[in-house]
Amino acid sequence: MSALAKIMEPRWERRKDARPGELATAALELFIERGFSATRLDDVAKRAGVSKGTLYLYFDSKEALFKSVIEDGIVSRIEDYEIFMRAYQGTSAELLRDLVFSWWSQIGATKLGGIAKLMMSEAGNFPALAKFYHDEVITRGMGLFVYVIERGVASGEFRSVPMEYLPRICAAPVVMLMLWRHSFDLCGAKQIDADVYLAMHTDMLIRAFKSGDIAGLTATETTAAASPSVKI
Amino acid sequence: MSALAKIMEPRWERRKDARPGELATAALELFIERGFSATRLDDVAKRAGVSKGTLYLYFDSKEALFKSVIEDGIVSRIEDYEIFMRAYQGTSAELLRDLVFSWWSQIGATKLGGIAKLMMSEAGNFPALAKFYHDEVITRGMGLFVYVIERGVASGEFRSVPMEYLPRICAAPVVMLMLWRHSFDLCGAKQIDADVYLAMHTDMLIRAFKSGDIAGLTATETTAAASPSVKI
DNA sequence: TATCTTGCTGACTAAATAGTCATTAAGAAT
DNA sequence: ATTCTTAATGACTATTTAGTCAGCAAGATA
Repeated sequence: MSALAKIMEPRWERRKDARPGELATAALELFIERGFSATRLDDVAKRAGVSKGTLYLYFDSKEALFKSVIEDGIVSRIEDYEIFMRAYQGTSAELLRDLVFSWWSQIGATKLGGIAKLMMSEAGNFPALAKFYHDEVITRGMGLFVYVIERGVASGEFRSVPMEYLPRICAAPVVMLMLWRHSFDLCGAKQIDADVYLAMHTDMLIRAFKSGDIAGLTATETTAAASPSVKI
Repeated sequence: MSALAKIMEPRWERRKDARPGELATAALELFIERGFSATRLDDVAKRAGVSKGTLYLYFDSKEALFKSVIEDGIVSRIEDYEIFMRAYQGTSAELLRDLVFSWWSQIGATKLGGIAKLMMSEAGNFPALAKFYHDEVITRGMGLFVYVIERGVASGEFRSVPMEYLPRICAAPVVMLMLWRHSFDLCGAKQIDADVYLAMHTDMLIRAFKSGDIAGLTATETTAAASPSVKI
């Protein structure tokens, strides 16, 4: 670029439509990395390539920006999963693996994974928003695991299991991987190979679901029966 | 208390030895609940029953307080576990269950569980401290699971498994329970019954470790061999 | 080209909070 | 009882940062 052209180009552009999205993206990145309180609005504006005044043209306050960013991030893709899963033709073991891997690639590995860490960090400061996230994302996400497990039990592929906490246990390693990416990965910890890790995890689950009688397990696990609500 | 006694009792006491601990406890609670940036030193002092000036008699700065609180919280109990485990006489399945349950009762359910959430939230703002926590707590904690698994494989109780990520997968549901207690539990989410949850988790693990050949698992899991470093 | 509308700026204000220190009084020493 | 030492105070300062707004200029309109 010539010196003249540099002088001639406008100091700023009008981009009314693009600003909110760019500001929200910048804000989300910083909120995830630093948390709500430690994020400076000047930094958000700078990262979005505008001044702080512009930020306030599109968002009423720092808190409004935060809520907007979270709520936009929760454009639930869960319905898509529910439709996909109901149409699934393969075994439940295959469905479980598909669920875990596609959840990772479409949610865990994206900015949505960062939102999980952010909400967990800020739950104490934004209880109402955390409750909303809990009900709309976590509970519905768990529902996907409920579906797979009940499907497997109903078809006889999996043994009968109590459902109260199993979905959480299935999800925990995947959620931990998300959290890890946005915390200890940032400070030099060796990065986890997601494919290997998730393959290991799903194989452990499938083994546990397919195992027969094993001596020495607790009464809870061996006697309680699932009550399938899924019709295959 | 009579009006006279009330007038007579000192407005404050000298308690040089007790102050640092009381301040650190108050600070830790607030840091866990609100995060570092959102915690006000006036609130810390108030909760510890002193003025802000007193806080600065014992800690150089807010950041020094934070580091002190974390480092004190990392008085590693892991050595005790290592000794206990090496002397263990029962099966590896029993040892695994013992490890999970005693980890929960002695670490997860205490303030140390809160530190995990705090470090995860603040990893981006205190990378050096996060690295320290990672090396001293997380890596060594994983080592406990490495020990149990290798012990079970060496004795023939567990099948041979690749070790790279299995300890993380075993720990993930326990860690998630810790994080949950300090995040979504605070905003009305139904509290998890730790005993039932952990029993379910350990049973799943033991089933997976004891399972024989299962069709349809990935090559990684079925062919890779563990290289036990533990002598039983 | 001249005019108008409005997206954008950045210096500004107000409020919050980390950090200081001269003063006070608890309680030990004499 | 008197004196002395120092733990503790709380009003203070300096700094940071959320939030404002009068003016500027991009670029649409005529």
